[in-house]
Amino acid sequence: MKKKTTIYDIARELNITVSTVSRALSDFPAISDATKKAVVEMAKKLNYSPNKLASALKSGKTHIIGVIVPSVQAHFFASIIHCIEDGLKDSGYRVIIYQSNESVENEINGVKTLLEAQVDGIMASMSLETQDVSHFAEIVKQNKPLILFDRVHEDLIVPTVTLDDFKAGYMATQHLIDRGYKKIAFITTVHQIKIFNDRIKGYKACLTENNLPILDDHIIFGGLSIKDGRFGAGRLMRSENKPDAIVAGDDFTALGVIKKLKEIDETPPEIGVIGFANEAFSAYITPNLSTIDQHAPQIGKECAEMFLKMIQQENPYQNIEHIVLDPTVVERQSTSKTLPG
Amino acid sequence: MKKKTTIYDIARELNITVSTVSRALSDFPAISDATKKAVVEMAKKLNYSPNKLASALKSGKTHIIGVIVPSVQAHFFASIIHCIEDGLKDSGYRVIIYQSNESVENEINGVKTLLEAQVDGIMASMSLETQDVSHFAEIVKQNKPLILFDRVHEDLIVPTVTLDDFKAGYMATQHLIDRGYKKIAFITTVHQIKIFNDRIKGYKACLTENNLPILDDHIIFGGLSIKDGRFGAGRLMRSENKPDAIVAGDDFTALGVIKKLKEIDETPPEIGVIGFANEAFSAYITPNLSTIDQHAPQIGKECAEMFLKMIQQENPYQNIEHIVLDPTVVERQSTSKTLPG
DNA sequence: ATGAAAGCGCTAACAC
DNA sequence: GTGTTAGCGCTTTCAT
Repeated sequence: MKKKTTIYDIARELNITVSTVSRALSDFPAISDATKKAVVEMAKKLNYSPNKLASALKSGKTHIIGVIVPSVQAHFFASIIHCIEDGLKDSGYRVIIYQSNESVENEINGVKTLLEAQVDGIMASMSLETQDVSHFAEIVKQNKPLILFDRVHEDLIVPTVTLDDFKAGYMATQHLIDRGYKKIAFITTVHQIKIFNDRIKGYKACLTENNLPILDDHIIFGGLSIKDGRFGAGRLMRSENKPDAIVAGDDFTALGVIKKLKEIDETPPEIGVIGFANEAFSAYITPNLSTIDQHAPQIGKECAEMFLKMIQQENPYQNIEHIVLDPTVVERQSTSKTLPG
Repeated sequence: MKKKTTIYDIARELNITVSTVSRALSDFPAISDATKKAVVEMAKKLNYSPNKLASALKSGKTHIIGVIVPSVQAHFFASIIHCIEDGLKDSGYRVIIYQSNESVENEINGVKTLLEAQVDGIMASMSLETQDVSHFAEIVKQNKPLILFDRVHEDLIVPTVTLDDFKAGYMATQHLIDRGYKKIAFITTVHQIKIFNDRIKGYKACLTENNLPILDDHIIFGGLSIKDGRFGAGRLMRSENKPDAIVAGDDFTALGVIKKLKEIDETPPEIGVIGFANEAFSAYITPNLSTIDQHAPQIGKECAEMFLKMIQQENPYQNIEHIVLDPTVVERQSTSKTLPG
């Protein structure tokens, strides 16, 4: 194992000291151009690559920020990450990604790993399982920037970037009503997550405001996945109060709903279906899926900006902001009852 | 900014030395149980979190391995990553992900970042743009394990995990022939990437073996994306030698092809369409897409195992293996000409 | 069973 | 414009 070149090797070759090398490499004004040039050339010649570990240990800054998401496979999160990277790269920050796969245990592990790796800050969207948030509280205790996005938790007093989920639930429901549907069901997760609760509240508020009844057996608490969508749709269509439209907790669930409906010959838009998140596939399935767009790119952008603000303050938490974005309805075939199919 | 507890704080509180603390924390046999217990308790009390940077600097091992992929949004890569994590976690290795977004520049940056972060090894699948591989050669020069998967490059003498892409191209073509298609076109990337070249070779070999002509204007060199698929399909269907089936470079491209075909009322399986990769959406579009499954989980598993082998050897490259997996045809509606639609 | 001390590679305050 | 030196937090060899 040939060992790596360090600034000591460069210094030795050039008969100067490491401090000069260090300064030359970081383009110090006080270093002569000749020395700089010599150092840079020698560095290239010796194939020098800086050991960021050492400099981070010394300076206390890794310039790495960790992002914890349930899964990168959802286009929504992948897109947010991309925009975080984008918003941060000019400031020299790199992003590393940690997936919780919707498990608290993984999430706890993620926080631990990132903290031990001395990241300069963490951005996270919580797993569906997460109830206790003490692992996240630890980040705040260390006075490191923590920003929560989308799936946030009220116990944590930290900056957040979210969608107005009450409005999202309301809009999805109102859209169905506008399209002529009257018996609207809702499939959501059993987990007590703020954003999902807010959506239900929006759904209920919208029904009430339109003088439609809120029926307990029109609200299915289960999981969010293709499988859960199929299951929920099956249960709803077999019930006494058969709905004529379904709001699904996310686009994956909506996809399951559609598959089930097609199997039992109630192909949308006969039964209206709308999802949340505007996943990549939603425009391509048949019938293509109406959905609530959650503006992932903007969420990412806001997170990046917020982080930059936080590290500039002496105390990152001296000025806690909560950014709330507005959702948008994306209308497609699956809710086009009153339109030509 | 309250500063973090270190092993010095623990040592001071307990009136012992840092070496004892360090040993106690890493469960040295020579340390008395009483001391261990005291140390662990004090660590918890002081909210101690180890600084991996420092230990990595000292030990030269970060226990982090970097994975560079074109994009995590492709289910294929996301799935591989997941299986790499899985295969490595018992050995205490963590994975960090870097996306090249199909750009060499990002890829070069990724290698640099990961190397500077002192990762213990790198696994990569190259961007479509990559021709020159000197940035990867640098990893080998540092004698760090590098494993290439799927999109590999012949100039790099490193272990690889790939699919038999010749066979994949052959199988896709043969499948179409078996289903009664005779004029089979092929859409692929302009970039000179081994796996794509191999697929074309397989396609040509299969045509020849079935006594079918190889037509130049049946092979479209462009990009791989929904848009490119639409474009390629349009061009093929307008040509003199209108094909009756299309092999698309990946499932995204195949999706574009299908969309275009539907628009011009040549809905598959009238024109057969097959893709590569078995993306998550492929089963859900209409008609659902036949594709070549590339066994992502197994690729990930093999990468993890190979890495573990490499680091156990004094020289990681003393025994270079090339693992080649067999593809599988996943038959769905888009190629079901001779079957009930 | 535990302590003393050197050193991983780098930065930066302080000299000259 | 450049050298000297201490130290970031940890591991580890050599003592005791």
